[in-house]
Amino acid sequence: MMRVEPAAEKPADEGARGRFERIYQILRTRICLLDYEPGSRLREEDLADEFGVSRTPVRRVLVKLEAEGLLRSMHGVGTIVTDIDVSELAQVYELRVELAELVGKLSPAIIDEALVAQFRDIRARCDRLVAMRDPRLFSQINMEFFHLFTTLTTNEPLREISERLYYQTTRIWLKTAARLSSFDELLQNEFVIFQREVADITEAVEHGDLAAAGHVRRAHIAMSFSRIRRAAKPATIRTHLKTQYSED
Amino acid sequence: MMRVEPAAEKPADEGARGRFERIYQILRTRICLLDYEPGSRLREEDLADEFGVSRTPVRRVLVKLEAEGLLRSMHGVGTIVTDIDVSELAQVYELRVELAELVGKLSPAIIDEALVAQFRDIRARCDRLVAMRDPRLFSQINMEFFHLFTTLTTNEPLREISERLYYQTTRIWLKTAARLSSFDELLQNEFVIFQREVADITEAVEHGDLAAAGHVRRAHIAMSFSRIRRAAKPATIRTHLKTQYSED
DNA sequence: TAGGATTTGTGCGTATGTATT
DNA sequence: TAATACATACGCACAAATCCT
Repeated sequence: MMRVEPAAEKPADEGARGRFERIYQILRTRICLLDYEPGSRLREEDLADEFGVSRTPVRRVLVKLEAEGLLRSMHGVGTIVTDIDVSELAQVYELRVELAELVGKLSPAIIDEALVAQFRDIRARCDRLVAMRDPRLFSQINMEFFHLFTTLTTNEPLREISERLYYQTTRIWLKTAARLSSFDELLQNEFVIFQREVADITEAVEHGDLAAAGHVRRAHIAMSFSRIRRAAKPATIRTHLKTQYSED
Repeated sequence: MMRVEPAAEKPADEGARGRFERIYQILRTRICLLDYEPGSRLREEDLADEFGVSRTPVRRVLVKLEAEGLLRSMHGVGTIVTDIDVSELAQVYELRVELAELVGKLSPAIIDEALVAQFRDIRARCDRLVAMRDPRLFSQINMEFFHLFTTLTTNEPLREISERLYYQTTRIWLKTAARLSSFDELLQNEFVIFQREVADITEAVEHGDLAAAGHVRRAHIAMSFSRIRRAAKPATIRTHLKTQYSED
């Protein structure tokens, strides 16, 4: 179909649907970049003021974000950003791992030079970024790479679902990374690992091997969760790094 | 303190959230049972009158249904029930097939007697139903069986997503079945096949073999789509039933 | 325990966009 | 082409629910 991106840069004229999409994207990005931390409250009126509209269109967006599990509105209380515990996170990752592999198997996209160029571009920027150690900037490229990866399949529902699950988990990754910032070597490790993932997948795409790309991605998502899990455990356990997963 | 239990069955008094869920379920069921046919218009005011509320809470529900792809609201035109063409349907089925298998693999539920009893109950009712040839009633049991099948996994995101995709496609199945009602033997065939699927999966569950249940389900979903596809083709092709799937 | 402050939910009139005559 | 009918989108005032003092 080759649908064009809806709202790239149209701040001047936008219909109701365009405005909805714009506000939705902005809020979702803020949630996932921890501008709104899990547990924090979003006041409808504040948002309405900020975007220069009334509460009504804002509420439309909030309903959608709630349907996606990023928010939870409660009468008389407020609209709070959701947080997810490790067991929920495990389920989402368990599924993301499988979906990543499916991206490499179902309805493969045609790989042209333009697509390969996009991968190479991100790879290059990723290499440059690795020295900066900025979790937020890193998260943005991570997000960008995710979107690029999903274009490897033309199965639209698969892309939608992968996107939804990604946005549910990526902020937890960033949250963990932020806690890790005191352990510079661990954070640096995350960056290097991601850099390698991007490199590996880029090369797989260059060879036209989507299945390989899917397998690489799958492995990295699984390992990423494994590291998050380890980082989330109390320090006493983190000391002896032997695999000791008796609980659960 | 004195916190009241939220809501088990309280049609008399219900909070905002309960009312939202109630209206949402009703509308979704109507869409999937073709009470609202694809392409038909839903007037917000009519719905508001029917449920005894103003348009505002109705619009909340419509936004959610639109996010799930069951509706599409257009400014100045109306809110219409979506229809999906064969290529979109193919993508959804392609994914449903994989997810069905995952239900048998990821986070398996513990199989107790109560669960097995539920499968046996549906199986018995299905056997009784097969002689009635009522597409609508059939669709309801089909839906019920789907929900029961998803309880085989405790992976909540997987259940949610399977459910969403199911509701996107089941009405298309029913639509096709309705067109088939003139071909009694074909419709009867659908019933018998489903009866067999329920029997096979029930037996797999009785043996505690969730993987087998997943594989059976996977195969049936794939074959179901194959039949829908054939039924959707012009009659000239339907005459010679040799597998002739040259296009894509 | 009670009451006020705060926030989301609801109702309804109006604005805006679309299709038809 | 213009006017009219009609649907959704929006804005605002008020009701209901929760929290905190």
